[in-house]
Amino acid sequence: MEKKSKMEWHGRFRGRGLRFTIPRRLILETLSSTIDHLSAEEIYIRVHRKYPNVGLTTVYRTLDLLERMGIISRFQFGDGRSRFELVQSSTKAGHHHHLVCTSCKQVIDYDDFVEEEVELLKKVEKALAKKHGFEINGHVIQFYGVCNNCQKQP
Amino acid sequence: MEKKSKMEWHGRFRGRGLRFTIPRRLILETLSSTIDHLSAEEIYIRVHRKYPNVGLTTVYRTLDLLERMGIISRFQFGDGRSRFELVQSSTKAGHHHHLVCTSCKQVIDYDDFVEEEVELLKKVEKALAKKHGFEINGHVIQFYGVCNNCQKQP
DNA sequence: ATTCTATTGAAAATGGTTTTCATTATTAAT
DNA sequence: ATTAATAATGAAAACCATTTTCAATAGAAT
Ligand SMILES: [Mn+2]
Ligand SMILES: [Mn+2]
Ligand SMILES: [Zn+2]
Ligand SMILES: [Zn+2]
Repeated sequence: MEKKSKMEWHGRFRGRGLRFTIPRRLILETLSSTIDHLSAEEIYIRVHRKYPNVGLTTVYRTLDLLERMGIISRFQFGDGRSRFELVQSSTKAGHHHHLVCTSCKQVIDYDDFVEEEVELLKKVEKALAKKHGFEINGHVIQFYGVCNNCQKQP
Repeated sequence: MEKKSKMEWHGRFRGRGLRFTIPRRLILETLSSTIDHLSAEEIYIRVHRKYPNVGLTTVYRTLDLLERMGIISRFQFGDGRSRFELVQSSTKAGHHHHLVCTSCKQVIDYDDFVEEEVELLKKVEKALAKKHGFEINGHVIQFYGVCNNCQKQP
């Protein structure tokens, strides 16, 4: 699962006239090997541990690029920083939504009822597209609450 | 609709040992008289026009307070600043969700299918509460797309 | 190995928001 | 109306995630 995805990625970059550099590979490997929703700085720290001459600026730039390429998704969970996740990963389910603890900020992926959610979303999208002339290309569904652990704490 | 809500608000503040000051009243009046989702700075500009010695700091502080009091809601639509809306207003519908143009950043309230949405949300909330022990107290549903007008522009 | 230029890292700049602190204004009691 | 207690304010500075600048570096096709 190393060589293969590496070449796949390489191809996607080269296809757009982009270079597949060490920082880009390391950032993709970092996102590939976690189920967490990492911030730019968290990614930077992990990459930096392996390869100390990668800068935070490059992490930001690469994340923007990967988002534009459709390889990662950006989320705002309310802690003031963007968080990122591989669009398709071997370590987590496909289309899913998020459950956020407003106290400890942990984020849980869930896919209970997603099919029903997606079905309803499609219906709403169609209605909104017609009614407002919008061309819809994305949605966000998030639940906020207090996790089991944080409910105990004062 | 002036004197009445003014006294209602006054009571809500005094009930918590808080004072009902001029900046607070002006900010509430500003939010009451628009259907837009204003940013702190936009609110500041409008308040400042009427009453030039109100500071931006106070606007931020007041918005935080009003959110904690449950009088306004805060949203992040992806333009890097928080936007606010009165929870219950005479100028707009009740429970609704949002449609955001990623190009011109306009936000449209919609309530088509909200009942179905809310019904499904309840079901999901219940499942998530049981499965993860979460105490859920809010949700976000947003659609992103390109508005009719922006589709024409290059 | 060479050339072309996309990419990089460091430092500075940006922009929304928060903190600090001395001053002011709201309120309840007088 | 005055007063006293203290919540609230405004200005300036600090904060912090992100972006911009720019000279140096390093992919990749030849
Ligand atoms: Mn996720
Ligand atoms: Mn709204
Ligand atoms: Zn928690
Ligand atoms: Zn638009």
